[in-house]
Amino acid sequence: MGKTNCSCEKCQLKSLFFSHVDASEMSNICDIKVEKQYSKGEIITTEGEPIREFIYMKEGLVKLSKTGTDGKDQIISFSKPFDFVSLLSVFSSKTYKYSVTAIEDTTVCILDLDVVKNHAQENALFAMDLMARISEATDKILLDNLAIKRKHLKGRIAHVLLYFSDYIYKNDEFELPISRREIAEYIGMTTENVIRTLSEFRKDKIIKIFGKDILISDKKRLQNISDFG
Amino acid sequence: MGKTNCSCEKCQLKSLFFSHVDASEMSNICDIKVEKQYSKGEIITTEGEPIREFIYMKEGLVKLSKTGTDGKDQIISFSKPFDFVSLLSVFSSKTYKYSVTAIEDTTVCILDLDVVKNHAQENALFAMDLMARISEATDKILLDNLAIKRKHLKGRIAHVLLYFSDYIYKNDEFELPISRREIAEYIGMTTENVIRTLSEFRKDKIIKIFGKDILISDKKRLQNISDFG
DNA sequence: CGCGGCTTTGATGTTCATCAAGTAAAGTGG
DNA sequence: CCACTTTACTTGATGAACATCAAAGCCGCG
Repeated sequence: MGKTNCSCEKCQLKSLFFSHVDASEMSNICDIKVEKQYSKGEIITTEGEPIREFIYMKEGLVKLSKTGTDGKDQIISFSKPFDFVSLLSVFSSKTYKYSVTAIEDTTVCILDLDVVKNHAQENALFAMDLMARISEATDKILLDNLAIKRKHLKGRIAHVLLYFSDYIYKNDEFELPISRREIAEYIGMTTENVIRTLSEFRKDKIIKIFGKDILISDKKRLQNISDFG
Repeated sequence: MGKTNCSCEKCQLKSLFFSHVDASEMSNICDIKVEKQYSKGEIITTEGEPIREFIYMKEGLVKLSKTGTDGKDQIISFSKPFDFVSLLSVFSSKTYKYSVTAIEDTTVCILDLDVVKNHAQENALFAMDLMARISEATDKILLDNLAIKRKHLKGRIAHVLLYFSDYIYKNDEFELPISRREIAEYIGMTTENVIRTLSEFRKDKIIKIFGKDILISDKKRLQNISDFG
């Protein structure tokens, strides 16, 4: 039996990779993967470049973004550990359609794309699992975008704060991993109005702000603003 | 050799289904599919209902939409022949996350979901092809949504008109398959402003309007508004 | 230390939603 | 088929939401 264990105890890709394989047939994913570290701010993949690798998030936080013809960026979504970062486009395009940038120190596992494709071709259940993960991820992005689209400025800001608090950090106090401008790029409003709204929340004692550190003091009200604003 | 021909000459699903199969192994997709007709306005699938079938568009035009908690609809995208309508969610969820409604008389081919899943499980190349189609479709939706988000009211309306003209009907004159309100639900603006903008385009001699019939008379200018508005 | 980027606040104007009111079109029941 | 109801469409007036412009403080970094 091949070794199926490596240092990555929680690796979900490993589970997917091996879950439907006869032990004797498989090569060890841990032997062929390359780990790579990125500091906050570093670009992981660039829009337009050829896709050669399959990227899997081990640690950290990244943003997916796209640059418009006018040079202005739009942030599409964020990815956290155990997401397949190169989800979008990997199986439908030869080049990246979006850029991925680390917004926290990030570790990714990199597999040669052909290895993953070959494995999927030889193992339909793995292909099915991948498909499910891709669908899930894109569904989440679409739903999130729709939710934001329904809301006004205040609701959108509340939404973003709750997103980081509830979904990413699972804590009422956290350090915003992105700038005010990036929040604006995500929700489709201007930087100034993002700042103004945060200040307003502060004045209304809904949150406390210390630079990038945010403390949500009245979550119920914030949730209310997110739901009805 | 099994029969691989049926009345659907252009069926791409059939091609996918059979492209990687040994002739002797395959069952005929044409024998197990059920064709179903929907008139303009009829609901094909409803948000929240269990997914039992794999739906493939043979003829017509549909909209994907979602109803918000406030009862207001949002239109996510449109699908035309040879799209897999149940793309989103099919492999990741037990229930539909979106509704699909015919906006033109529509014919779909319906396959039992388990049959498709089984075929994918036994045939990894088919699974890979499906994956590519799913990625492509969701990529297109995301890109379209980003493009719309970047634009103002006029740019969004121009975008929608060009979408139907260039992508759906491939003609400068066409009948709008959706109401003014539905355009509003798609671009995230109000019905009144959609109407006002269309009237303005008419006054500026960019388009001609006869009820639902639209004739684009100054495409270059419309393209310009879409690009920079 | 100075430069560029991020943040903040205020003033101003534009864009857009809302409200109102009326016409046209389309579906409904007698 | 006609009166009736509802839904779609249209235009105008008003105000709210938001973008833009301007100016200044702050912070990190070479």
